[in-house]
Amino acid sequence: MRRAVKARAGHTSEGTLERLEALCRERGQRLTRQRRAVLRKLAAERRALSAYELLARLRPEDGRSTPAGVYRALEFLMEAGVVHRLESTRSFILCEHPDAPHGGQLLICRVCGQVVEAEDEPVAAATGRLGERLGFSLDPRVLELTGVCARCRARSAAH
Amino acid sequence: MRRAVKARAGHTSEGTLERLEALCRERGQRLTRQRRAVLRKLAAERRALSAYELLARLRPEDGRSTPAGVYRALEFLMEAGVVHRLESTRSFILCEHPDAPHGGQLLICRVCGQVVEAEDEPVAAATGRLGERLGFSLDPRVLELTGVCARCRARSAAH
DNA sequence: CGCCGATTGATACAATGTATCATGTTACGA
DNA sequence: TCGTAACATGATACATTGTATCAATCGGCG
Repeated sequence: MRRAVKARAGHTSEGTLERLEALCRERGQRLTRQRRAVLRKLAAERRALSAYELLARLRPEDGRSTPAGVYRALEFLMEAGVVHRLESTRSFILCEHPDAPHGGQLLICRVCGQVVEAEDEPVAAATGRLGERLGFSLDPRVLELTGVCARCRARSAAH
Repeated sequence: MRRAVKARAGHTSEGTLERLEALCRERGQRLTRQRRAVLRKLAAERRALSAYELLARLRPEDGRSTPAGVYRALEFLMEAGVVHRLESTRSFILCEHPDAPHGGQLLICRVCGQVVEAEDEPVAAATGRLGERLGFSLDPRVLELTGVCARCRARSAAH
């Protein structure tokens, strides 16, 4: 029997579905079976999945899934702000804070792949000021920070 | 006749070649013709180039360049710390501060592609503290920030 | 020269992402 | 209920980005 793990595993935060339904109403779009399926697969992971990993998980349930279909679902979910793309690993992960308006930060453990999402004000403020100083109006994009998480560090210290 | 443009265009900073030569001595490697060629092409641009754009620029001079060769040269230059990879655009750019030890920030204009490199202490400090707070020891990786530069903003404001 | 490690060339292929067009599906109004 | 227009998917093909492998070559040094 496993201990409960924090936020991400196994479910979608309440905000997510609401947000998606609102967006659909607003724009005349639809929260289809395929989009729900992609969302569900992402919600079942604590780490990010590549589009083709997602495809492999979808195929058993729906043999007609295609790369294009997966990418289209992901695009929809990203526009809705409930999924992030990790550029550094070319993969996708469920957003833990779908209601936060500003871009947050993602800390990615390069050993175990775990991703922790943060909304750190000091970081946001510092990058904002840097942008101003250099004349850039920065997109509120999510910042990716890679490193080693506490657990993996402990494990490697213990040999 | 064109006005001089800041740092990046047309030349390699003094630190770069020194650093490469030192690294080669240290590790028994060589600063070969091909590696110099890739460096030169990157030095001629203010924006980042994809590996295949580089390849296209190298082919006229050396018809035997291959993707693998370009990637190998880039890998060498990145290990030496004189070239950065922009994950968000899958492209490569010359480093303006080859001597700065810590990871800096790259501000990328999503309109014109211009890249400005910064070494901002407040940003570095804020991300470092965030990492500590969440138990991550962060890699000194370069941070990518996308947005719109002052010039492109002005241009689009004027219609 | 002849060896040795570093580097390159050549080829093939893997992984990631898109374009296009025909076909389904759904909401909504006549 | 039926038609229809917008939204979404399926199928196919292809573009882009990145690697693996192995033989050939280069450059310095005894």
